Amino acid sequence: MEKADAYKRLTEHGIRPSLQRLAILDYLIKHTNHPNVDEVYQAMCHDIPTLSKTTVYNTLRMFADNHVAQMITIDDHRVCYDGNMNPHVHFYCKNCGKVYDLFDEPAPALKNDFMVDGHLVSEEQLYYKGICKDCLAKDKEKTKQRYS
Amino acid sequence: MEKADAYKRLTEHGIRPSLQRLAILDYLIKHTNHPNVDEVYQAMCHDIPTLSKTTVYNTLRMFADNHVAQMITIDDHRVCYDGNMNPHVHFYCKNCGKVYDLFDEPAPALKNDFMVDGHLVSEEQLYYKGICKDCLAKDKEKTKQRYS
DNA sequence: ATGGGTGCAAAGGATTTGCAACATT
DNA sequence: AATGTTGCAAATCCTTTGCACCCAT
Repeated sequence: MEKADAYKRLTEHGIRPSLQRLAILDYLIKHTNHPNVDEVYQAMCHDIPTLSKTTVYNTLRMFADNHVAQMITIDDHRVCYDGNMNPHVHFYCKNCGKVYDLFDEPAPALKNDFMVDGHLVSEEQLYYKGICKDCLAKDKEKTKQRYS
Repeated sequence: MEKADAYKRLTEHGIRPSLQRLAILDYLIKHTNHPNVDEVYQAMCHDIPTLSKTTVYNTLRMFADNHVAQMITIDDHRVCYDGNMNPHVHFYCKNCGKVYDLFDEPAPALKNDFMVDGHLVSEEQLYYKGICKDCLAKDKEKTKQRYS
């Protein structure tokens, strides 16, 4: 069924499933490559010609606020999003900027909010940084480079 | 001894200890409140009147690249820095934006680079998000509010 | 004199905001 | 009608870049 998951997730979180919201969340669920705002916009503006980037910005932020999607802020230049809400680790390549999922690594699994030092914790994220598989392979072809 | 730690850390990482670099790293080591670029600049421009924000930007980024300081990208609006290189967890308050250190939480302790799924991992970070102690207290005084 | 370091001004670019048009109940 | 949603254009503001000057070796 088309966009059933997205529809369900929106309504379960008390968010009205407008055309745009449904399409954006559906895209996020079906594309696990951690797209940023522009990538989501570019991919969808063909199907929804009236779509504005503002709506994508606002919608994705709203999704993150309502735990419908994850906002990923590893890259200091741009924010990206992840529709997979199951606990998993992210790997960020300092060379090409891609974000990978690491499902086999021990990830923080937050069931309920909890207290630490008097603070109320409602989200946890663990990420690794380094040089990804592809970039390592490309570098072997060329001469040696140095990484910080 | 003044700025001895900063001096040692710079030279050990092969970075020339210029006046600005020494002062910025010394500030970072002595101020553990995770300042952003502007806060570092504002705090130091009195002592070093010629200091430019560009230098602060470039220097802090260079510190992060060389593992002399940590770049923290939890807040999607601005990057901040941490001079404490010992493993510890960060807590980010979604209400006031402050970043706290959590030393008693189990933190990823990276000794050496390692491989995961073919990727070379050289950094790890774990952080929590929620509402901090202070903001919780302030809210109790007022009427109830909702948090995502 | 030579290379690295600094700083100013300008450019770049991601993200947000104000507000009017629109849809939906 | 009333309320929530969308989208355009403009504004904001963090960050980087180009380039000239300066300092130290």
